[in-house]
Amino acid sequence: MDEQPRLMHSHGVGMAGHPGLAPHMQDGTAGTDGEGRKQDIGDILQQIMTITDQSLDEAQARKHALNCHRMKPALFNVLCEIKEKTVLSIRGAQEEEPPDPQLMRLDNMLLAEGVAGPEKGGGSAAAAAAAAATGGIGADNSAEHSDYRAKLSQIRQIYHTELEKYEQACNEFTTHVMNLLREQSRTRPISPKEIERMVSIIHRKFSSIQMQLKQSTCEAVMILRSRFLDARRKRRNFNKQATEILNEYFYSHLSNPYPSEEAKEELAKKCGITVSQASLSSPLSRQVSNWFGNKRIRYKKNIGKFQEEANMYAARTAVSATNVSAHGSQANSPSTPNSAGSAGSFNMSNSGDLFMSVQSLNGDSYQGGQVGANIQSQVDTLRHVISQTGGYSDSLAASQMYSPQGINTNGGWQDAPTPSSVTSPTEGPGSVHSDTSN
DNA sequence: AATAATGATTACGC
DNA sequence: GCGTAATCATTATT
Repeated sequence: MDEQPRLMHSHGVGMAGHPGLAPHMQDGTAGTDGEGRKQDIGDILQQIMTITDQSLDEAQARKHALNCHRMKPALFNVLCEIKEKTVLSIRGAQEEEPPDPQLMRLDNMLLAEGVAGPEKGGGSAAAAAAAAATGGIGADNSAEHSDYRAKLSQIRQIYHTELEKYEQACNEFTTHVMNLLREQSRTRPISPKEIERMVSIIHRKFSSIQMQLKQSTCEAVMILRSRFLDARRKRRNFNKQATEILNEYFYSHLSNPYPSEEAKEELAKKCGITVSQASLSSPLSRQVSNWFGNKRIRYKKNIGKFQEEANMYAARTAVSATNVSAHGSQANSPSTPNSAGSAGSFNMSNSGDLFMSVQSLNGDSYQGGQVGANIQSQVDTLRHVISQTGGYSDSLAASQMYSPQGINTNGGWQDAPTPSSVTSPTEGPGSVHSDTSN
């Protein structure tokens, strides 16, 4: 390091062309005779052999000398330029990558879930917001909520530490490589552009690792959410009043228990299904739909089991109907629209069971073939019962009225030919709202 | 603790 | 999108 004079000297020689090499390169062109070549080769070998003989200091000195040569920068510049024009330009085309949509999606989700957001305060707030938005977890189960939040923040913490680790590693590696390249740029032509490129490559690699981290984090969050927010896991039974209302509607529309969207909303409102029971994935109206879906299928599956219930509700609606009509000062109401619908027909796949159940419950023996034709008589019976009892009808009478019919064995609730039934069930005050709110 | 009841979800067809 | 049928997972009941 300190022998400047010697360096100067040696580098002068070196740059002029290798002492032995340059000459014969020029000489042995035409290949005059093998003699000269042989000697050249010998020369080279000799030189190679002597390289190892050189002391380390000497080698370093030479290197340094080369580095300091005044022509060197220019030469390297040219070489770099050439390199740029060849290899780099070929690869340069695919250089700029558009921001990976997948990564963007993950980022967005993490942000939305409050995992990637700002530190604690905002993060948990975001988490709460996300939870509230998605699950609508009411105030009643705050314990679960906090549990959820705790787990989420755990995930969040892991995510952040991992991310930091990766970032750090990336930086370390990048600086290392950069140093290396910079150092090498003294001995071989490396343009700053190339270094830049290398850095970007490294970053890309690391970002793909980060994406994996984000991916798995997202998965974890999703699992957490599905565990905590899945309504199925935290289902609450409807309260008594709600089921009454629903049942009432169901049995008074037995012929066609498919409430319209409006009716559903009305029912949902009436049932007062609490907010805690409604989730975003299954809003109130959907709960009603679920209920009716379940009810229909379960009723159909086993009518016998529901017979009593049917009777009960039928009787009730019958009573209410009479009350209404009595109020209207019309003793013998002509059409009894409300309950007429309930005598409707629906089709079942297992008609045998149905028939049996009807038989056993009624004590009346119906002929299978003519069951479908009994609607009118049932309506009559209903009317009769209403006018006669005027109050609680016995289960027997009711069961007669509400035993299902119209066995078509093709499954499904075919709309019955019931004449005037499509009106609302419990007429009461103002069933015709036609509000169209929302 | 078994078992029934029940609300919600899923798969599939229309 | 809605309906059915099957199924799941929880809650109520025995």
